[in-house]
Amino acid sequence: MTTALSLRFPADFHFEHTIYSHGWCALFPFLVDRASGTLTRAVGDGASGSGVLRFSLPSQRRPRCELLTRGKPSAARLSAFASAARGILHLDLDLRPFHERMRTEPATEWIARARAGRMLRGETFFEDVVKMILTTNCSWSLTETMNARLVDTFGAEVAVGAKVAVGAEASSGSHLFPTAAAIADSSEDFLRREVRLGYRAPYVLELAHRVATGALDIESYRTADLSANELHRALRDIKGVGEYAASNLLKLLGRFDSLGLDSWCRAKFAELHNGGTVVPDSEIEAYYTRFEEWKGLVMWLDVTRHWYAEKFPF
DNA sequence: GCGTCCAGGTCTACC
DNA sequence: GGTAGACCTGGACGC
Repeated sequence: MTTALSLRFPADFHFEHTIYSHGWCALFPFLVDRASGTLTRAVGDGASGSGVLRFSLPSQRRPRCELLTRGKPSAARLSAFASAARGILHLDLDLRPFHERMRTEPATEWIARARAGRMLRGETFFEDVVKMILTTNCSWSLTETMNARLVDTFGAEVAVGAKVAVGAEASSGSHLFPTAAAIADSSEDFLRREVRLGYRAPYVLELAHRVATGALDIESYRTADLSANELHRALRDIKGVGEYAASNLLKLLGRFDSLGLDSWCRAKFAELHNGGTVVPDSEIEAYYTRFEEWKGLVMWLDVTRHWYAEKFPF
């Protein structure tokens, strides 16, 4: 059955600019339908408390949010699904100070006008960390492939009695992102040989073990009253999470004071600001330093500005 | 075909 | 603390 979820959206919310904010919408269990402007994904615990969230236009400011489930969800489950939806769209992030700052310069005024800056997140922070590890040192297409195999192999299937997706996407699109316990129950050899994670396999397995056993309460990072530096240190303590990954994970926690440069950002910065010649990271850092606690977000929006003017690549 | 390079990096050993 | 080298995969490219 389909149930409408009532979510409170911030005044500066923009649906498409959130779901296309970075590559997560192209990674299962997210599914985007560009033609209809719809984002869907399976959420829940893998049992009766599972369903599919469907966000859709017509309104960019207040998109429709529906829940597809096999039976009627209890009030408690509805509340849990609404909470998941809020987390995925990061609705609790207050971007008003950011947009106020962006309006103070002609070069960044477009960001406030576009209501850009909110980033799509996984259902759990565990999902975000695993996906970030899968982006390291490989092409984007390989990230998509590894993630799809991971979801297919370990993600519980969610049946809601309605068609969620068609064609090749139907399978992974109706699976949950794997739990830490499901991955921890595997082996490094299996993750290398079957899921083909390569040298990332021991990193993902160790993370899954730590989370599944309770040794690492990674979900608390989303609400922890820790400084950005403390969170950064905690993230760097995860094997496979280096400077790039930690900084970009901080962005998904609403902390934007580090850049999180990768080769793509460096090349894009060079193209935009230095005639195509790559510059040292220190020069990129200096360029954005005036934006202080927002510099990581300003950098990301600067190098992806053409997406907003032309076409989102996902 | 086949070899090489490298892509949305990170870790470890060594200095 | 700084740096070189190893590390999986798979697509692009040159031959």
